[in-house]
Formats: sequence, structure tokens, C-alpha cells
Amino acid sequence: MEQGKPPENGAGADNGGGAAKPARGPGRRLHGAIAHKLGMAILSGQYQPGDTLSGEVAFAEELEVSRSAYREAIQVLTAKGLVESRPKAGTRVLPRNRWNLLDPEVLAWAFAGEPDIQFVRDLFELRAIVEPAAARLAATRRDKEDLRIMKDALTAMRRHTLATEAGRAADRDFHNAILNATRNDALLVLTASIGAAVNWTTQFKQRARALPRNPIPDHVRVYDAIAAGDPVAAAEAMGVLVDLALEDTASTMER
Amino acid sequence: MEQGKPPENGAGADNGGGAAKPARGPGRRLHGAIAHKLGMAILSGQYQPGDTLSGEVAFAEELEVSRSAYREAIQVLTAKGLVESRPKAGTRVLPRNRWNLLDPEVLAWAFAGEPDIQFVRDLFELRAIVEPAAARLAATRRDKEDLRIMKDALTAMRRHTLATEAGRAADRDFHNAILNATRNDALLVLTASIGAAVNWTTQFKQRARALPRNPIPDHVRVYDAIAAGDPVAAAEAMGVLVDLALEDTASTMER
DNA sequence: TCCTGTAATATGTCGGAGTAATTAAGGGAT
DNA sequence: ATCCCTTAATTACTCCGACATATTACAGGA
Repeated sequence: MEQGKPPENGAGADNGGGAAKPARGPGRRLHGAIAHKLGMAILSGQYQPGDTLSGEVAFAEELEVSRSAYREAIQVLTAKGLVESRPKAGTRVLPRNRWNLLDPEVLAWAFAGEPDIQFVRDLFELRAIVEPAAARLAATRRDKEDLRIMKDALTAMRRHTLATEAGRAADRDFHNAILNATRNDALLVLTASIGAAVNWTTQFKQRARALPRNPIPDHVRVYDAIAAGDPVAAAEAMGVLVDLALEDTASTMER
Repeated sequence: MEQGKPPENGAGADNGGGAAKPARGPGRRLHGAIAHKLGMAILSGQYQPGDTLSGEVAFAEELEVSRSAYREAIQVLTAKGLVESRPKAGTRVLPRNRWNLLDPEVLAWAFAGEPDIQFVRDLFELRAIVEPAAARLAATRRDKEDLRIMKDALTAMRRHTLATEAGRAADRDFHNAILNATRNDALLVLTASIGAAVNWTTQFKQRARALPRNPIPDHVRVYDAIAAGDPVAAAEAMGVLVDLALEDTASTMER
């Protein structure tokens, strides 16, 4: 480099890094924690679209963190389409239709507070569209290995019930196996994002009340249709599965 | 502040901000440009999943930018699930299934180079699933205002052909109006992301050859079904529309 | 084979210079 | 006298380099 930096100095910081608060809650890093905090505030409606956040310096002082940490947090939010920073104008919250609502982290923030019931219905509607179609595709493209994984997941679901974590993991494995069998990466990513968020509500559900009916036979019906290579039956059976989940979750949220 | 900063120094930067290269191509900011460059490199397969990027210092020197700019770019890529940074281990490219493929920017990067034909087919398949379902929902939920916007878009499409930019804008308006009429934000965001990327291929298509058939009557059929409140007919008509677009694009890409 | 020490690397932090854009004020023309 | 255009100043973001710290991979010894 060609800048004649004076070698003599103990310039820079004297307090260094470590002193920061133990605020390492959700995010794995400091800026991650700030991004989480701000993201949740935005998703929960504390900031209206078009609203201006506190300035860089003011906010950093307010939270007693460095400007860099705040900046990197804003960078994350910008990447997800939640805010936009412009010189002089400050950092503004973008309108909702610019938000990247399918981002796993944004979804998590949306569900962290009290999730908007309308948005939950939207997501379930999307799931009700996509998952049956995925089952339909899987019925025509699955191979023996896919079927083996699905069968193993079903066995695990039967062994542990859905009330246990192992059982829910098996449920996720089952759905993931179907998505994998579609040989469609876009489909896989989409449902993975939604599924990760909706599982939060599933935990709510598990806590609130017992399952209304045994879901195993419905899963078996989906498997049988896929194994038989019957697209129509697979889509129909999966539709039943999603409808049940929706009605169950909706009734839980209403009370 | 309570740090006893020694007053004597001309520390910090002496060149300040402006001197940077004119590399301000795609991204609106310097770190945005770097994120764009790295993102395109990853999406185009230059880095294999699990591969390690150059170290922070090495890379920053290589590109002759500060570490901050590189760090903020990495922050963006991390937010989109493309890479993960861990101390000592370096910054590694994550496996493809962790990528946030539905992020508009990631989608743009994927289509910036030579788009992977399999991924394009995946996206069209997803569109073929979602858009007819959207038309089905729109048929039951649309109001007079929605229908007016659709009608205006159709008129504009007839006036200008699809060979003009105005005509393509009208086409986008038509589809957006349908998505709006579903009253489902998740659906809206999803198709907006995909649509923005796929329009790139549409431009390819326009360049390669003339449209194989007049698409206006097919659009009118969709409109009529939605206006009549017939969900099944709306979904079917929209299915025809998407199939035509897929087969048209596929045949263009194969040669 | 397991454990521990060392080295390497990313993370967190800081303050400062520079730039861009919004806002306000002033002068000119109608 | 009112309105519009030009100009200047304020303000907040952008980028920079340096330093301190914590975590982790790796290698050497028990």
C-alpha cells in the first residue's frame, strides 16, 4: 500500500472487542443479534413502512454498540429487502411488498412475536397449493431409494408418536423425502423455508392440546399413492394432510 | 465516551471514501458490487459447495478494497445463505440446499451468467403449479377494481404488441393484478421474485424468434373465467398460458 | 489415542475523512 | 407579488485502516 501511515501510534481502540454486553441471544454474532432485534421489531409492525430508523450514530450510542455492528446488521436487513439506506434520508423501512417474506430468517422473525393470523393463513394456502403438487410430481419421479427413506420415516413416526421430538423429526424427514423425489430444487427450497417457520406453530399446537386424530393413516395413504405411481391419488391424499394441519393450527390460534 | 483516546494522531484513513475504483457496476454500492461479483461466481459454479474463499485480508488486498467492504459483502451473502464464515476455518460456500434460491437477487445472479437449464425448468414447473392456483383463487376473491385493472392491461396488450416494452409491461400488470386479487401476500412475493428473473429469459425469447402464436386470446380466456367467477376454468386457462411460455422458452434455450 | 498448547483467522470495535442527497434560502422571471 | 430555478449548507451514510479479542484448526507430546 502506498499511504504514508505514521508508524508511531497506539491509535485505534483501547477497549477492544470483548467488553460488549452478553446480548448474544438469538443471533450467533453481535450484529446478528441486532439484526434479529430490528427484524423482529419491523415484522411485528413496530415500524410502519416508510418510517425512518434512528441514525447510525444515534442508534449505535443508544444500544451501546459500535457503528460497525449496527451497519452490518442493517446490511443484513437490506439484503432481505426490509429496509433501504440512502445518504441524508436515513434508513427507511420498505413497503411490505418489497420484503423477502420467504426468507427463512424473515419467516422466523414473523413467527417470533405473535404471528399475524392472516399471514399464517396465506402460508398455509401456499403450502396447500405446493405440497399436493409436489406429491403429484414425486409419484412419477421417485425411485427405490426415495421410497425406502419415506418408509423408514413412516416407521419412525409409528414408533415415536408425533408428541415427541423424534416423531416430529421423522415427519419432517417424510415430507423432505417427498420434496427430494420431485427433483426440483426450487420446490425443495420453498417448502423448506415455509416448513421451518410453520414448525414453530406446530410446537404451539403440541403444547395447546392433543392431536385431534391419528395422522399416521393419512401419511400412509400418501406413501401408498406415491409408491404406486398414482399422481392424482398422491395429490389428493397430500391435500387431506395439509387441510388437517391448517384446520388444526387455525383452531389453536383462534383461542 | 470514556476511552482515553490519545489526542495526538492523524490515524484513521487518509484517502477516505471516494478514491475507490469505478467498479460500481451492478451493485449500487461498493460492497454491493463485490457481493454481486461473488454471488455470480458462486451461482455460476466457479466455487464448489464446501470450497473456501480467500481469506479476508488476502481477498481484500486482491481486489484492492478495504476489509470493511469485503466484510459487508460477505454479510450479504451470509444473509442469503450462500456462505458461512467461521473463525480459522474461513468463509465456506454452503451446500446448494442452504441457498436462498427464491431471493430476487440470488435469482438475478443465477440468470446473469448462462442460466442452468435444469434450474429454469424447475422454476417454470413451480410457476406452472402456483399461477393456475392463483387464478383459481382470484376467480373467487376478485372485486370490480381488480377486474378493471386486468381489463385495462388486456387493452394495453392489444394496443402495443408483446414485442414492445410497453406490451410486456402490460403483460406483467395483468399477471400482477391476478396475484393481487388472491389477497395472499406470500403468493404475491413468490411470483414477483420468480417473474422478475424469468423476464430475463423472456427478453432472450423476444430476440431469438417471433412469438409462435397470438397470446392475446389465451389471456382473454383467463380474464373471462376470473370475471365469471369460475375457479376451475380460470386455473385451466392459466395452465395453458404457462405451458405455452414453458415450451416456448425451452425450445429457445435448447438451440 | 487423547489431550494440550500454539498459531492462524475471523470477529468486534473505533474514530475519522469523504461523498451524496435532502432541505432551505436567495435571486430572477413572469 | 407569486412562482420557479439555482445555489449553499446541513446531515447521514459510505468507506477506510488499525487494533484487540475470541474461537478454532492443527500439530506435537504424553
